[in-house]
Amino acid sequence: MKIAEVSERYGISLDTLRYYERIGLIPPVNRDQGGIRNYTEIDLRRVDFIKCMRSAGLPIEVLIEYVALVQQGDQTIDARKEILKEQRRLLAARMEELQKTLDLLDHKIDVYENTLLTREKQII
Amino acid sequence: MKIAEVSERYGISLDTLRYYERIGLIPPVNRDQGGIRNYTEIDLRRVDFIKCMRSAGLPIEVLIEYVALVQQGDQTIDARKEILKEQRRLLAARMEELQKTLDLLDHKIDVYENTLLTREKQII
DNA sequence: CCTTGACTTGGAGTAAACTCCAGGTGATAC
DNA sequence: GTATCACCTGGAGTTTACTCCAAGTCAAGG
Repeated sequence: MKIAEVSERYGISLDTLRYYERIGLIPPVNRDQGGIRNYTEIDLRRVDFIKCMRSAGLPIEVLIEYVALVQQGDQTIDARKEILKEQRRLLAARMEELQKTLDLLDHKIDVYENTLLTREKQII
Repeated sequence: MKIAEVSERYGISLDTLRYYERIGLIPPVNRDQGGIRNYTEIDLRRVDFIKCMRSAGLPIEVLIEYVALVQQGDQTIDARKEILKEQRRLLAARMEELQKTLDLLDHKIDVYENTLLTREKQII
């Protein structure tokens, strides 16, 4: 699959896909005769994984390290697992933060709704 | 309260507190005779609100707009409420994304754990 | 009186993650 | 056979949100 279709499918710009490969976030994609990238199923799964991790804000640097370890084979499994566990921990913490903010937003919206109600009552 | 204590209490750097004020994210804080900022209870509540919103990633630009509307008084309540509702919606969507990533991380960690188990069995 | 320390300002610098651009190639359409 | 189009590269530019810096002011301590 060519880069344009990958970009389309995952909603990632051409530039970003090439950038990810350039910095080692995605291992080099094989090329056809003319040097054009030809994404395999495996490449697509890698793109999807990175997209998911990035969408949650995992830092590129951490993901590069993880991807590099994957390339090095089975003896890095422990290290990889530790990276994932640490990121999982950070992510859970961030979700708690977001939940607090969501609660505060809900509270504030509620206050505004009641303000409006009060105004309406005054009008009627 | 002086800026250093505010910084300490909320874990926001001096530079950031002054920056927030400079860009209108926090309304101007009153100064004592020598031009030194003296944060009131209200200022502190504003700092806390901004800290909470920023911790969830609400863009500074949106918050500046919101704060500006608050300064303009009650006729902007509808507009403010709409901003909060929109940001609430975006935040809830982002939390769903994070949940997906969390699930994927849990799944991957689980796979790694099982890999280790398998290896241990082979050893024993 | 002078030093120290916390504060002030405007402006420049930085980090992360893209995003854009100029110049080039190679296959297909007319 | 030439124009178009999608692709390529290396490198520069952009955005967001800070973060740092130099130069200056002011109050308190020795």
